[in-house]
Amino acid sequence: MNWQILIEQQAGLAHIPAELRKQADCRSLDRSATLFHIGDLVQTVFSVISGEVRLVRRDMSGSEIVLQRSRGGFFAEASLGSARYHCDAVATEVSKVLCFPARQFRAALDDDADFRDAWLGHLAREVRKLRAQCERLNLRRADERIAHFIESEGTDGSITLNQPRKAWAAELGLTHEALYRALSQLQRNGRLSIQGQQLSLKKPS
Amino acid sequence: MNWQILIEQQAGLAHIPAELRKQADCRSLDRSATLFHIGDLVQTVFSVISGEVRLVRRDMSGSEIVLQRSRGGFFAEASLGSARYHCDAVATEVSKVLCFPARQFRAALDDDADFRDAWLGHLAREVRKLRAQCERLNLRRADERIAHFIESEGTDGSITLNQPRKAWAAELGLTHEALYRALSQLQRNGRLSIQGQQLSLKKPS
DNA sequence: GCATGCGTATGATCGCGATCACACGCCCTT
DNA sequence: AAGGGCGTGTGATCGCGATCATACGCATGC
Repeated sequence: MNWQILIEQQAGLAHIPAELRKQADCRSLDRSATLFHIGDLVQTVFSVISGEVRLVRRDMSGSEIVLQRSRGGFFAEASLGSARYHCDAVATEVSKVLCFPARQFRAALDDDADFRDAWLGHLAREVRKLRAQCERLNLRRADERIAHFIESEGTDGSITLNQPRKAWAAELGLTHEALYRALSQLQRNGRLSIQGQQLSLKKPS
Repeated sequence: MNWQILIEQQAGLAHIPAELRKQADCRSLDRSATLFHIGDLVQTVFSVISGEVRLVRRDMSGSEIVLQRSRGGFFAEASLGSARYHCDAVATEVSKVLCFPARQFRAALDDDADFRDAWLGHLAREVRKLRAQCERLNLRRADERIAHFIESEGTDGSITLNQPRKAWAAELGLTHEALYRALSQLQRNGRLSIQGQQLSLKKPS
């Protein structure tokens, strides 16, 4: 297990204490493999390294309810608080998942103050980010969501995208077509300047 | 300060240790009063008792970017991790806010293991809930959002609403008109039964 | 060389939800 | 009793984004 490389991919793993690292296990999942089932005992904490894993439930008509999609980072963290899972976890593509034994994870949180602070910070940042995303998704128009994203995730009205536009569109709750159109219209109106992955909102002159 | 009543209103306050309770201060806010400004030192942890408080930033064109709306519960928790605020907090109506000194709050988290567990649980549940809400808001159709809400927040395809429909519509990212129409169509199709505040999804026969 | 897949990008059409308008019942205050 | 405010509904219209279609550039693989 090369933690150097893992930490480069995911900064959040940096604070995992050495003790706990030794207990970690990296599992490979095939497409549509199941990580855990509803009702299973919570014995593991997961972090998605690559691919995509979803938390899903089936509703009365048999269709899928997606509770969470993860393409990287800790996953189903909330389950640490409960004894059994309330949903299934399924990989939607070939994926790699880091697995920590839940007992030792909890113990490390109790014993290691640094790790605990890092974990509290992780959860708090996650909450902040998700709250902002919910506010963003409640905006109706595409250009409003774009402006909100740049203002809340960037600095001083500028941001450098770290993902393809298509993925960004999905994060904004838009189709890629709607995103492209809104971007070019914002450019035409002079409200936005685009240089590659660098987007900057402009003051209305 | 009557903690009995406060805890009834907000279960999350139950785990606050006695020591910290003594330090709490309840502040009343007028409409559009400011709780803190961008750049202020983080010296307080807030919980909204009544009314509504928003975290906002102003963008380049001067319009408001809402990062979070809170109508109850802890507020700007993520700021505990940083030294200064990155946004303003403004009351949108007459409100009451519980204020804890941040130093003592942090100290209590370090010293009191029960409080810490409760706080970790609180953050984790919040993350779970927000992730589900983001997934829900990414659904396009009103009936899909309704079904997703009932399945993810209720039990066995049933839920009892604890808020008026209008507020529910806002939480679903819909206008109340769209919600009413979707509800009556789901009823007509036999996919949903409604008795007052009790909603139940039905198996397609 | 060619085929395949994917991100990027733009045009045309359609459908759903937003918006505007209106009505009713209920609670509260005066 | 009168009036206002608010939640609850329903009807009509409109606009924006979804959807379908198409095209191009650029990788990768055979």
